[in-house]
Amino acid sequence: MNISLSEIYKTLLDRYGEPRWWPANTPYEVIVGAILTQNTAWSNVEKAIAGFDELSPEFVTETDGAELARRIRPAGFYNQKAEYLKAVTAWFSEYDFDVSAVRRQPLQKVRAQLLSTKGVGPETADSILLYAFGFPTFVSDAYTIRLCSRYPLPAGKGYSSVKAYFEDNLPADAVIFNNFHALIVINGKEHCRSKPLCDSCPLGENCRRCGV
DNA sequence: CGCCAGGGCCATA
DNA sequence: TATGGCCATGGC
Repeated sequence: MNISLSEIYKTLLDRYGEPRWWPANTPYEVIVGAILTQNTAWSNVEKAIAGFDELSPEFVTETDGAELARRIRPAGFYNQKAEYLKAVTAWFSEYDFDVSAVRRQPLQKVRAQLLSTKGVGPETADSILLYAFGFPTFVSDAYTIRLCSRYPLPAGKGYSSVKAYFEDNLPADAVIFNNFHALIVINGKEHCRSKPLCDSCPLGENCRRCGV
């Protein structure tokens, strides 16, 4: 049977409530988390972030690259990610680390700037845009693509087509994009590949994965 | 022990 | 444009 994105969204909202998501205390911590979580379990990102007395753009700017790599070691790929943190922080410095200054810019302009930053690909860029700055851009990721293939939803294959599918079938609302992607991740953690079957699927009979 | 995690870069064809 | 190797840790 077919199911609309709105129905999935309502079902997830009903099950988990409004996440008001991204596990970070400040917009800059969202940026750091978006880099550190690349192909990495969030539990490792938490360990890395806990290694900072103060996680500020000033600290990352002033800290030596090798020292930075040592601090983020639990997140893995630490040499690359230290370089990436330097690069994205250098981008943010062009706005004097002023969140509202970034928000005054056009979404596509900021997105292009982020995509030209070393270490920032489509998912990281959209995560930063949406969760650090509140731009109405949808974040596609491994959980989102997995969800689409389970139903299946006609969302295409690549990152941009899946992103476009959600944006074309939902209101262009940053709050909805925030909650929906968050719910997909939260739900996905209960349906990840290592746990293909579940006792009580939040999506009920519509979940192909559970085969209910 | 091997597989996996909220990717992205780069070389190659 | 489309693969494939590479990056690295910690949990299970």
